[in-house]
Amino acid sequence: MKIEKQLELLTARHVDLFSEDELKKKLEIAATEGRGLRIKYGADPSAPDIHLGHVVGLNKLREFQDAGHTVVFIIGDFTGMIGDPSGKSATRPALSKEQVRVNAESYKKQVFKVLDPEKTEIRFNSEWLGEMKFEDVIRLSSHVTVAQLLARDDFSKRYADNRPISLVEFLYPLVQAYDSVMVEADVELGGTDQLFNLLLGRELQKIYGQHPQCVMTLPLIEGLDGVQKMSKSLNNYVGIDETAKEMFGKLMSVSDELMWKYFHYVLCRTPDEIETMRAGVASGELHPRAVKEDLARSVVDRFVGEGEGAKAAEEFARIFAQKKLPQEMLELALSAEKIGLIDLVVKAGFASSNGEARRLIQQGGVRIDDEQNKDIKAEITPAEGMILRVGKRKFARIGF
RNA sequence: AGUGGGGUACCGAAGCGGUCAAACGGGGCAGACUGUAACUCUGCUGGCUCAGCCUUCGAAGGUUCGAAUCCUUCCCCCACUACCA
Repeated sequence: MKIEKQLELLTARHVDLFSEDELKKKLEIAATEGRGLRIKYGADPSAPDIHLGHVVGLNKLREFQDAGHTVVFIIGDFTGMIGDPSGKSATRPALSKEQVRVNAESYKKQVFKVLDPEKTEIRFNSEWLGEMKFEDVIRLSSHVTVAQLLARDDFSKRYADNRPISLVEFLYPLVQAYDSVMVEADVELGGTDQLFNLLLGRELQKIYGQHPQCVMTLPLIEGLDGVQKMSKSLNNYVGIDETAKEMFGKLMSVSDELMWKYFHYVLCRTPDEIETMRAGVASGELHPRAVKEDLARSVVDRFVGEGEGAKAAEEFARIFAQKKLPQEMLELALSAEKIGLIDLVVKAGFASSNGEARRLIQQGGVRIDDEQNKDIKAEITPAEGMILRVGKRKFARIGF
């Protein structure tokens, strides 16, 4: 692929890039030497749930791979002990070797839905960090000043507000930067929140006599609520390992405005394509619902499997537009004896306590065979094929 | 080590002797509405054998007819000062 063309492709959708000239130079050198660049990407080991927010970065990595470069995917099993210094909890318990291995397998399975395994090098940073002696840590620390670290927004704010910053958190960017040295990264990719850490990698590489890596950041996309960044802890994410049904439903609940972002960053639709759709919606030619369905369907097709999107769309229409029953639902085995409605709801796992079940019933959220039942004292005589529904989304078919 | 501030339900945060299962906000759940699991509106949001009872406000004791609220001891967090290096 021609350099110009590559550059155009590779720089799409980025936020920061240090710098385009450097990247160009690196591409040229790599081309003349007949090798690919090493693209570093770090991942947190404790949350092996890849979601659409990660996909933004993974898409970019894939583009690098398609242009002939190698992705070095680092699982931060060692840094995981420190905890991400994003202001929340400081240290976490170290993961056991076994746990790391399990997580890594789960990572691979998910990540390779986007990345090309042939061009991916998976590394654990405990490989080199676990070997370090305290002496080495001191030497490493000597390269960076407190003032440099305080330049990081998050740190300086917390310092100014008298909020604690653990020393170990200071070490985090340093360690991440050291990873770049160890894998000899040519380019490092990350979310915009990683900018500081990525740039520190450049500094450290220089100190260690390497060519500094290019740094590219990609946006953090908002989660389902449309406000906060997509993240597991906020539970506003769409995981790429979820069922078609869940994925589809979640995407359909995204606001009309946010869906364009998902088209762009998750599905890599070009600004032109998106502009066309937007215009269609604006003129009334296209129904926003149809556009969103296209989004949901495409995402499901991509991560669950070709054709799954259409199925999920059908199912969704059945349940929410036509108010019919889903094709598959939980089977609840009971005996033929009478059972209290409250017990039934709890037994199906739709309420975690009798109190909650009682509330659901009183609020009209419980239906038997599509008939609302608000009587908390009701006794039900189970019948084969009887349908229990709680809320909009929970269904169970009773059997024996 | 000293001084000061603080530990309340999923989270943030009020309450500072009874009317406290504990205001308010966020989150979650349900209902109505909807193209939508969006928005908005309404309600609910400790447990139970549910018009009653039981367990909760860092922990343990105590004062009191009665404690989240007062006292004692202890544990933990934070800031500042000192000390050590």
